Amino acid sequence: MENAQLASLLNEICTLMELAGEDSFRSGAFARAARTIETLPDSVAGKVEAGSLDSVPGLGKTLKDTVSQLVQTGTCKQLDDLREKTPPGLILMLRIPGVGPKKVRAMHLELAIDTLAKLKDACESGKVAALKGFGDKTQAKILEGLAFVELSSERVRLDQAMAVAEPLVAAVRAMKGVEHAELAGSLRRRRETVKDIDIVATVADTQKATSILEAFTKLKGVERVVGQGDTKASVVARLGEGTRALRINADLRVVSTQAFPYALNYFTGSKEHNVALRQRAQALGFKLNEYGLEGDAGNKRCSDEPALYKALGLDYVQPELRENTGEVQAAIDHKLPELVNIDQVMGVFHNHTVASDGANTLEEMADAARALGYKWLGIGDHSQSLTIANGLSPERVRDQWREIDRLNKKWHDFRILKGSEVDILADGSLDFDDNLLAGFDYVVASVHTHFNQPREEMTARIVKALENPFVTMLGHPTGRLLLRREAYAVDLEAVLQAAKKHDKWVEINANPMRLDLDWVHCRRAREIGVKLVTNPDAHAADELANTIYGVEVARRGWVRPAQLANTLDLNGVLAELETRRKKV
DNA sequence: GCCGTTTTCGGCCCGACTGTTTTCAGTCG
Repeated sequence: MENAQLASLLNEICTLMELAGEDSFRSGAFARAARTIETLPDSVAGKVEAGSLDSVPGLGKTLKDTVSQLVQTGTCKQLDDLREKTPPGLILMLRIPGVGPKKVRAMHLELAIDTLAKLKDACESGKVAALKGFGDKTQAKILEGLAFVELSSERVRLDQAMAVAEPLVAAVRAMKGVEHAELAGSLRRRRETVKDIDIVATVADTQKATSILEAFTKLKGVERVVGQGDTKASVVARLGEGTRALRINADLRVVSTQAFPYALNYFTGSKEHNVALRQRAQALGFKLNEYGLEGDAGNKRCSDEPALYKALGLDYVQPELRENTGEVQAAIDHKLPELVNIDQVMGVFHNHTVASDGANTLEEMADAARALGYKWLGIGDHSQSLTIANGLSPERVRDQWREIDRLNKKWHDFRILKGSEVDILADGSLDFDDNLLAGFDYVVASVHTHFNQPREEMTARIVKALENPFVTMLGHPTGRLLLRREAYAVDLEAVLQAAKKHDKWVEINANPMRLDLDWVHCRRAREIGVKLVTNPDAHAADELANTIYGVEVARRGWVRPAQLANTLDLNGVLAELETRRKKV
């Protein structure tokens, strides 16, 4: 059993214990253990076998027993019992913003509500508001939240879908008779959330398609077969275990080798891009479909996708751009941008260490950054008022600076940069005074509190923060959590204009739960001339790798290498930050 | 449930906010 899987089961126990009304410190111990295990480099299953669980902090007698059982049997008595007495609907209810385990429990015990549908009925008939501790406003909020939950459950995040899709593609690729297998659909376009997984595979002999489709339906992780025909199979694939498991639809389409470029193109979409391509083909006297590009003089043979675009008189359009938002015309006019690439990222700014709420030390983060080939690494721990995240006091900031200076003596080709993720307070002032801010190499300013301010207030607050001369960039500009929390109300256009006016960078937070700024506004920022920067917001060394998700957002936003601050090399970033400091 | 010690119970990062109350519970980060 993988550590992640084990952690997921422990988290499930925690959630179920909370719903059962058990002591929060008790349930919290399971969640803490889950987090520890998630960030542990070596296998806990291996430790169980070797009898060395004692080396894992946070595991006492009970949790060691639980972990051993989970590793050995995939479940444990406690989990089985909890699952049996907890209707799955209660877990869904937890996804409603502002609803936690206590409220769910109260509604379950008092009103026998155990599904979203019953909850909706109870809200509409006013029963929820009558409960002790509830009221009209709570009831209205729950109704609002229900709509969101119902909507969001249809999609999963890119990273979650990738975790399911990549093993499936690899497995199909390894099947006998398969020549190519590629991800298609919105996953290939790297949309931030997706509805399903599309895979296109080719076989030299289409007679073999049936056996490949058959094998696909029997792959590990496939839970249910929805449909299976001669060229296509549709299944439900599962990620994770138990009540917290994620389910997503996955389609495999098998075509002949000859049809591959057309099929891949067709199934990559978007639908709107395809329509534009077909119109283009029509205008040139062709007919484009998933099997070929037919003209009066027969089929036009294309060996790959770039050849297909060329045959249509277009420059190659990268999958990330295929949203019919001007890319076809740009491809005709040879005006598509050269997109930024993950290999061009030299460093990232916004990361946390154990000093605030991260899991790894400065040195561990630096080592991980160097392993990724980065030339510099920015550390931006939280500021003092964010006590929940163990924000740094000015004294602790200075301690960290000394430690960074000490570490930086180790390398000649790599630097840790002194940064801070400073809270933008409710009135737009910053959580550290200018005196201290002046001592950082750079400052990320972010909103973490007072999410419910009116739009004008929030906009003014952020704009005011951007006016501070010591601020280098704006962190996660909208605060959204994909499928979980809407962005706070803010006039992004005004924020981007302010960023332009004051020469501030805007972050594409690369945490796959955020992807904030989104790609749409990236394009807008690019038009305005606002420089962007992507940061993994890593709270652990292995999260530095999330930078790829930010780069993909940038690509979807038509961002060129020079427009992303991460492409600056070590001398470049030092010079840039120095120039900015001198302007203050 | 874990941990540390003031060695076997009591504390567990906790402050702000909201909506509910009339002094506080629940949620969030």
